[in-house]
Amino acid sequence: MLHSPFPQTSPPFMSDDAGQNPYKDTIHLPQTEFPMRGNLVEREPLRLAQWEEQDIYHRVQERRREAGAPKFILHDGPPFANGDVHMGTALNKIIKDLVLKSRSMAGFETPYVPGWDCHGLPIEFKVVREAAGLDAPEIRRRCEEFARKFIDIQRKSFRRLGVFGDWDHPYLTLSADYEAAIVRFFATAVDKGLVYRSQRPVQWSYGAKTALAEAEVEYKEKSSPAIFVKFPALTGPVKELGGSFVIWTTTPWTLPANLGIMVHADFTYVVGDFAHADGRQDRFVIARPLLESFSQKTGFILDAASAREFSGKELAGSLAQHPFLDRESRVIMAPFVTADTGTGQVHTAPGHGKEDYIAGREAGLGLLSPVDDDGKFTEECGLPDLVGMLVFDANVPIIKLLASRGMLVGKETYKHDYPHCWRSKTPIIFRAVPQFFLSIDDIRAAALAEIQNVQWLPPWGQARIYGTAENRPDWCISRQRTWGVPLPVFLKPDGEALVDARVARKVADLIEQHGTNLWFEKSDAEWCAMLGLPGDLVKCGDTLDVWIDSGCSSMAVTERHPDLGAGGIADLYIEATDQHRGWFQSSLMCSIIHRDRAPYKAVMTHGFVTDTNGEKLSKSGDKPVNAEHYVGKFGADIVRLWVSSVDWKDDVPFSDKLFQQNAEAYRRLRNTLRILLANLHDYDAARDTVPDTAFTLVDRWILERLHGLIRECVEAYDRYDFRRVFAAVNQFCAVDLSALYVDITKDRLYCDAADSPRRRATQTAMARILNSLTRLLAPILAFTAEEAWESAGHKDSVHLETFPVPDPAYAGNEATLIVEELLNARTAVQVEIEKLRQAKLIGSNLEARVVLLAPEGSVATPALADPAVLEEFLIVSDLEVRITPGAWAATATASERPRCARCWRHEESVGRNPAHPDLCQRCDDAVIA
RNA sequence: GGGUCUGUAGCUCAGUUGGUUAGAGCACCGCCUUGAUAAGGCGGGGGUCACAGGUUCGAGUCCUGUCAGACCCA
Repeated sequence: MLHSPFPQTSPPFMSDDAGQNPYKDTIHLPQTEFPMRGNLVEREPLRLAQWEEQDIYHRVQERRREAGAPKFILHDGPPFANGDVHMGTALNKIIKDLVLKSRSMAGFETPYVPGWDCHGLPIEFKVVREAAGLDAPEIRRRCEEFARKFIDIQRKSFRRLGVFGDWDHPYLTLSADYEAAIVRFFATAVDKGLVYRSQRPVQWSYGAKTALAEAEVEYKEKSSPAIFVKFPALTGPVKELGGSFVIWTTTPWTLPANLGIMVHADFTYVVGDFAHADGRQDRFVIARPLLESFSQKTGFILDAASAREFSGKELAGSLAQHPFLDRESRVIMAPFVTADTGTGQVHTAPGHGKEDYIAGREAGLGLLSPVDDDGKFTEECGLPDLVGMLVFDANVPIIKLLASRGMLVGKETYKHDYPHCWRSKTPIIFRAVPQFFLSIDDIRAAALAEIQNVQWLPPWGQARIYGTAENRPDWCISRQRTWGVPLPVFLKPDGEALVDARVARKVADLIEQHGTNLWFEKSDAEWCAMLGLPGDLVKCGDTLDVWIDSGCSSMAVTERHPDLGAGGIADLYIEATDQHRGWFQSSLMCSIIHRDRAPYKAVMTHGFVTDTNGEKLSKSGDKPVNAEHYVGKFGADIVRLWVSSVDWKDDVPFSDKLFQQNAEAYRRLRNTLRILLANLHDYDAARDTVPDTAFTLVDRWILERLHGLIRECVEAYDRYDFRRVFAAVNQFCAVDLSALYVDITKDRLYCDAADSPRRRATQTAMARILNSLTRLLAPILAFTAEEAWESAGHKDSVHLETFPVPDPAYAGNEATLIVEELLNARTAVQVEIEKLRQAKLIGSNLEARVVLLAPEGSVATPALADPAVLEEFLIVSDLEVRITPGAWAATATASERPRCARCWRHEESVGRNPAHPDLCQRCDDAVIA
């Protein structure tokens, strides 16, 4: 030994040896290569590479196909190829993957063809904002490049999450065959007479310069000037009394297009003298129920003595003077008028509102829409000063004009939720422009009938989509945009549209061969020539609403993809709940038109990701919402575990804390798998498996519990109730295995002779548990289950397996009833031992002497016959059992027996063999063996 | 404002056809263990079941209303 400069100090490696158990080498401690820490962030990518290399997705499909498995078709709703994958998108894809992996393990062939929605405003808007003045083909080239870039980004993220699918061959709505399918769908709709062109008010985004679909509108709070405006009567009973009609509006800029005043036929209207504190006096018409609020808001008080009453019916047909234009406004009846706000008389501009349009059309008012694509007034507005001004900027001058002419009766600021463009974030205006529509009325009944044939998950989804399908107006399918599928329509010199199914089909054929850019690159004349049309036609510049694109996926994908082969009808669609009015509905309508049937047998909706207060993530500050952030911090399996732990039917809470919590749960699951693996290190199934008759009480009990767990999990997977699986497995691992079974059987596993029957019995049970548990976890912990499966010695992927089948031999609860009774004894004993421990009289359970009072006649009584059984169960070494009337009770003191140096149990038998004076009988035998 | 939902311990969730002191896991506190050890065990504290009424012998569980949150619509 070298001379030490510190002679008093022992080398550190010596000090440890002092307390070292000399028999340590003779006990069978757990051994495994399966690491305690998952290191998911580094390890998962390696597993992904392995999966890729062996083409796991296709191998799983082939395996099922070979087995003649029935198909289960989940049709993927295409996310927009725009932006990174955030938690909501990750949630959606993982739920889909949990469904697919669990259906696959339930014995189905589950082909999954992911897709992307590539056209549309979100992308074009970004491209155009970066470079103005590009021609259409160039815009489209850049849009495609943009879309493909994000497809790659998103695909990488989805794969990283462990989602299995045909990622190398996704469906893209920009592909030529998909686009052709869309145009052919349009042709079908034309054949069925569902397409028409009409000038009517549409939701117009002046920021994006296009009409918007219902689903492209979002509601935000906005404050608007709300004004009361008088329209002096020119004819009728009000004229005879010298009074004026009064309307209330939050959009003063629509007044130049005013052509009428709606009243409700059954309302009672008061005509009388009103006086204002500032001295103004006037004679107004106000609906009776709104008198009070009118006075409150305008300051005009009715002189009750002057009041005369008329019904709406009596006022209808009167003419009134427009407040600032040389025009008459007609009083008409309409059912839309309410007594909530205003005056009971509704300013009607048929070019600027849906209800205005309907009422105006019935009354023959005509239509004015003096606003251009940019949302600015045209000359038609009749106010030269306002021409070229953004309509919202015109509110103030119009109000001033009204005031100067004495037509402004009152003014307030009104806060309301107002529709905004989802892209440009500008407020929507209603504006009448020629658009193409798809008639919903003609297919509504069929759609509503089909809704009732579909299974909705959760069930209330049916009411939601039924409501929206019942009320939705005709579908405005034209967009004044470039990045989309062209509307295959030509305009004649007189402006009339040529809408022809045969022409559309020819366009589809050409597009399928050459791509849709052909539409934009070839001139009008060239197209006319190619299609055999008169040379004086011009292409319609519009594109189709993108909701037509994705709505056609059942034709372009489900019906045509060789792996799906489902006749266009999928077993399941899964998207967030907002898609009730979005993709679920567009898909339904398109499918009805195409094949008179819904494209899905079942539809599952999940909630949105919110913070733990239930508020939208976007509302709760700027925490990271990119999935990548959490995958990079915790690993994909933790993200998957989070998804499995929450209730997808409702909004899904999300926070850092929740992730930490799930990481904790993960560790428990992982360590349970690990201890099972480690305890099986010397177990060879072929050699060491025991017959069922060799199982002891606790073995039979845990196998009964396993039976229950398998049943519960398989049933829960069948209902897509993943959190039930999560909770059941969690409970099984934390309580049944970790706290009880593994703890109880440690002594026999570690200290018995290697071949002791009860030791092999427990290993046999643990092997079964490990095998089942791994398969049950595989859909959720896709990576970790694979790792454990591999560590257990399997040569191929766990994802090729099916779910475990419950062993009918353990369907009963004989052992469970006994163990549950013994758990009462355990509680009584633990409470007593805990007192000793807190008093520092003993440390471990094995140091205690326990006297247990057992009730007579309990189901557990037979199990008490052999004290060794109960000693093992309670993990005590010095136990006396007394059968007594009454409940379980116990007393505990420090044991006075000698301690076995090997197993640490306090046993009377210690020292019987002089060769090993510090060993108990069992250990002596084991060491000799 | 209308439609569809949700509201049980700090967090995620269980709570069967209304019936004894409302459960689990995680988190928290105390103790033990160093032979699952960046693990494991034991014990403990913590909930007026959003709020207010009502039905009932009895309600987290049924009814009405209020409040809060989500999605959709106006």
